[in-house]
Amino acid sequence: MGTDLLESTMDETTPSGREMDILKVLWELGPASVRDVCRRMCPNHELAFNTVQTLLRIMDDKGLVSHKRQGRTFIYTPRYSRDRATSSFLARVFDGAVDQLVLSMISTVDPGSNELKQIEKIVADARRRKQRENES
Amino acid sequence: MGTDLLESTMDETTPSGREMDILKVLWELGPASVRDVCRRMCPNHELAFNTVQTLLRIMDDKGLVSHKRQGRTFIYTPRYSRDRATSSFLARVFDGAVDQLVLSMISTVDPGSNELKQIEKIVADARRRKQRENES
DNA sequence: TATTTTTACCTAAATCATTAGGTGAGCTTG
DNA sequence: CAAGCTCACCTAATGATTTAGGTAAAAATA
Repeated sequence: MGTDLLESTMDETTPSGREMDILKVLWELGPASVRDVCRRMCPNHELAFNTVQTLLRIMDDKGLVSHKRQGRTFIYTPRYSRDRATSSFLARVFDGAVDQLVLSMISTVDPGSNELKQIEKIVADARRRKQRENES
Repeated sequence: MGTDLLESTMDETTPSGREMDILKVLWELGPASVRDVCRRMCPNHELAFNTVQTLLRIMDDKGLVSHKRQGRTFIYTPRYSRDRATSSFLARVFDGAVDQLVLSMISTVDPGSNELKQIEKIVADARRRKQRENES
């Protein structure tokens, strides 16, 4: 407890704000071209095509996405998953304390009874799976 | 569903990596001076005193922390909470879908049965509180 | 075939993040 | 009181992020 306050999370490649916007589009669309991403993300040309293209090239360099050719056009695939974002956030903000994150989540969002019931079920299911797994 | 993919999260002031390091120290210590933060964060002078000081001044400008004088020295207080970080992350990455975050959390961390049991209890407690609250 | 559109690729500028040196004012202690 | 320390404040350099313009080649279209 209470050590390693520096460099604990600084090294890893964390997507910037815009990069996250693009990742969200790719998570939704799956493999997509620059034009696809552009259309989905900014139907009213808030960002120029070239801007999105440059962003994707940089993200490719960083390993956040990968690409394959399809004829002339590049098809980009996300390499950075939601799970990785979660894991990184959990480490960064809560030092890995899952229960703390759950508490924070509940107090922040203040979900209704039904929603809470659903969450409870998700956790219970996971626990049952885990138990079966341990019995083998 | 499926709109506003741009600017949804770009406007809000999200702490950068180093800023988060400093916030974590302030969350732990509560109101603290530059020196306090410095000592806690880098006991072996990985960062210069001035660096931490500059960071805190900038964070003050952004509203991530605030300060009051105590004699000659500034005492800084965190204004950005863990809950706010959670809320922002939830919106940014999961578009506010709590259950999705819970799922992701579980599949990423892969907690043991006991830990899962504890999480289940946290959620169950919250649900019971919620129900009592609804019956009044 | 001439024109327009689409594309990858190159370049660059503005802003923000990160780091830290220097200065002078106020305290501390010999 | 003088030498040293601590502090707020100013300044700056380096690097990352964010944005987009230009170019030339390929493809579509007129």
